[in-house]
Amino acid sequence: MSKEKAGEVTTKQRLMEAAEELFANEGFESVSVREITSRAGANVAAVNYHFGSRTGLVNAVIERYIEPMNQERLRQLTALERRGEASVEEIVETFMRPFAKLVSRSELSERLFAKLMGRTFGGGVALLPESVVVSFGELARRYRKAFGKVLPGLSDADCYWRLHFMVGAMVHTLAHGDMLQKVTGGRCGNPGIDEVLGRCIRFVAAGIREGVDAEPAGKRAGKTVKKVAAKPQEEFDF
Amino acid sequence: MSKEKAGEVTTKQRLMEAAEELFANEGFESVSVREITSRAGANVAAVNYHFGSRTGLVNAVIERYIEPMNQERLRQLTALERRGEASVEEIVETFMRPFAKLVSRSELSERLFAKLMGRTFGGGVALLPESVVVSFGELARRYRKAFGKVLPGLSDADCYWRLHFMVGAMVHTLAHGDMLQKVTGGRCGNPGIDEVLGRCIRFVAAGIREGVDAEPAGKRAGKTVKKVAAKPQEEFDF
DNA sequence: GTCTATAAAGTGATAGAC
DNA sequence: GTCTATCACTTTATAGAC
Repeated sequence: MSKEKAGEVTTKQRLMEAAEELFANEGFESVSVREITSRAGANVAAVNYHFGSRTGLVNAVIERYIEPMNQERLRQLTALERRGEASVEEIVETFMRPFAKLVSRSELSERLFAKLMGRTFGGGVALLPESVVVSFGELARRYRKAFGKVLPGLSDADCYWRLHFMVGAMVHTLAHGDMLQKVTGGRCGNPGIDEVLGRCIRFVAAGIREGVDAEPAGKRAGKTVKKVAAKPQEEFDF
Repeated sequence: MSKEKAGEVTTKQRLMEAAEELFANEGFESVSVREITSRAGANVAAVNYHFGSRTGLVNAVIERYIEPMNQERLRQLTALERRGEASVEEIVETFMRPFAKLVSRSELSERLFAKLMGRTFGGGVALLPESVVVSFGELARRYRKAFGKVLPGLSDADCYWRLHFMVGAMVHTLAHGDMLQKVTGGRCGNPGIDEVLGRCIRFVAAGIREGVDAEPAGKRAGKTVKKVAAKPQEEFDF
């Protein structure tokens, strides 16, 4: 906190970088403080000095990316809506892609960074810092609002559950891409993260649209605005 | 292995039951042998005597359900196909529902059993016993074949990735249903597992069908466009 | 099959010298 | 800020009595 020159890599940073890699590869629970300090070339006491505790480091690692990522999601979603009526695919894309923009902040490879993001949710609510839960609450409300505009026939409960399925598909894809490779013996091809996310976006968009008739004409990248009769049956605190 | 009367509950069984509950609640990695033996009312050495090691117990717990569940899936899928041409929803259902039939084998509540199933995959490939990976390999080939019949335009790679997304949506739903409750503050309603799975099935079925039924050629932004006409370019060992 | 006792190593955390 | 040394446990696993 006190001394931090320009291009200098502090111990704190090195600890976080080492932790990210280990957490991505082995999960947040199965990495010891000693493994982290050892890989970071730091002293065993460094984690407790800089982060207060092991949990403090875990939270720092998670918050470092989740917050900026969620901000980027909101930014992209708002920008998208400003350009006119958005397609379901485009909205889903603003949720799925932003993680890719954050890769550059880390020393991790894209694949490893993807695993890290996936593991963040694969661990369950118990793992997540409260701030992250709150952040996702806001995000959920915001996306519910966005989908409500495009798919007026979609109920709140339906929308939230479909968002949940979306997160599941994404998390599993990011965290366990290797599982599919192993299970299929490579018959799923070996696409990069970008293409996989593209496939996932199309899959999810179809799921979200399912059974809801009222969507503007343009399915993809279409900007034809066609307002469907308003259906304000439900009122919420958006 | 030697003495096992009719209605008697052996130590081995009690150990597995205790382990299931703890694994479901806290994950496979974060439960110690002592917690298990203590809850089972058994001696600390019992796990090593009956299962060889902690890992042996984990594998036993996983295999106890995964194998019968996958068998039930295959059974239901085959039965479904015998009745005539199946819908995508029906095929997906044979994958998602069988877990519910297995609940009765356990002392766990349906919700807890669901969590256990979800955690089994949330842990990644590394956690899974080799036999389970093999079993899922067969399952993937079988389902690919089933979907190939109903959706001839679906390529191998597309189908396998969509199956992967399906597993992700299902696993996340089963393991982390509480996450959605917390994040939305209850605005997703409080449906039982049956209804949630129903929603998930419709969501997934739409995703699997995407771009295959409706439109001959995918109109996505830039990447691979799959052909709908017969394409025997690839040959696999089905 | 079940028990105690114990091994051998690992865990997060901290006091205090530098 | 960084280090060593150490505390106070916990971990899995096992040898050997019963």
